[in-house]
Amino acid sequence: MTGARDPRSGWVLHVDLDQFIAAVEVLRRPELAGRPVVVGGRGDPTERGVVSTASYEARAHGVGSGMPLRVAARKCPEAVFLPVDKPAYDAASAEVMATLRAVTWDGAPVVVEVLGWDEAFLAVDPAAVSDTDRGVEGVGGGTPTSTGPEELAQQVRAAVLEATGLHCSVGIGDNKLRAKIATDLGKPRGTFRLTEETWFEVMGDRPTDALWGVGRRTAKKLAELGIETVAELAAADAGALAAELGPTMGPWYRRLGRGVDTSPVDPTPYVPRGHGREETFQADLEDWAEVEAAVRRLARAASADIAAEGRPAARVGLKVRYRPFTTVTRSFTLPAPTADPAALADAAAGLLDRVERDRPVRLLGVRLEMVPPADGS
DNA sequence: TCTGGGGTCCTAGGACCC
DNA sequence: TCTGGGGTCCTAGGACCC
Repeated sequence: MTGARDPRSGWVLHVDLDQFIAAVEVLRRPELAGRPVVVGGRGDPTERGVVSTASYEARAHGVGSGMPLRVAARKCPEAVFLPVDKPAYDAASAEVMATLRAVTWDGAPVVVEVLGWDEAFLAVDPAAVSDTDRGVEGVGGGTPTSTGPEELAQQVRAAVLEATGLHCSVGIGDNKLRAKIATDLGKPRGTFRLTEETWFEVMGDRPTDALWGVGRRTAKKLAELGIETVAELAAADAGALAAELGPTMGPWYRRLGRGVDTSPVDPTPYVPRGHGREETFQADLEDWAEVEAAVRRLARAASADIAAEGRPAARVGLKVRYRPFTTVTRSFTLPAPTADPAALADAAAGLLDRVERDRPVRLLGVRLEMVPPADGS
């Protein structure tokens, strides 16, 4: 960094709550502290459903997110199983984010970009440091800056704990990608710094799916190209990646391998594009009258969700998952946007005419995509 | 290990238009 | 009548994330 540049402005912090959902449950039931806690589905481990979050005590038995509840119960029979309580996590999340937005860095406000219930990026507000950034203040002219990113991270963790009783970890990076990956390396209740200088030393030998944006499928595709590690991805032939993964995604993966990310921390409030409701049935549906009734019920629930946004739906989607696990989707653009629940239920039910009805149905889903919000509202 | 529910974004082919 | 080259919209599916 140059001498005139504000030393705060190159840093991104990524804040991630530790075992967030399980921690919220333990907060309101202190007797569960120290016990294996598994939150998922309706809290009944004999039902269809998966683990949303397991406490560290449950993870020690091999229980992890995404695992079927029945498997979790087999691995850890003594665990306490609890149902997912969305309103409770919404409330806890709002407290956390409010705490983060109140953070200041040597007096300068921060911008906060929320990523789901339990994660956020944080950076010094560029507007607050733009003068010193341009060197206008000159040496000694601005607010003396003494707090480094590690100290700020400690302040953030203390503030969140004080305000909510929840522990978190903080990743420090020179961009969002590196901060996000750093957080995992600091867990639990810790801080880790990952920058351009240390990127390959820390990440080079790790598998490609350690990157944020590379999942199981892409890692496998890359492995078929002889690319197993982050360092290999960074050094991969750009043309081959583009040919194999697409002109947009190929180069993007290569940038991921190098830890490159130029996206800013964006505090713009999240505006949903749509809302959907889906349900996996405890017993597969075989009666088509029941299937249609369920689609109409899901459509009405999704209609209520978009009504709360105050925007009509422009497009309706239907998802059908058959036994054993084959999924098809159908969708169509409405002749004119509407928020009328009866019309949307009819539209969703109408899509059923475009799928086969010869197999038991495991899951149904209805998704409504809204028109974009009007300008200036 | 029999696989939730809520989302987002990208790709690719066909329709359709100029 | 053997036939170009965009541009945009629609649709289905895939991949990823929390």
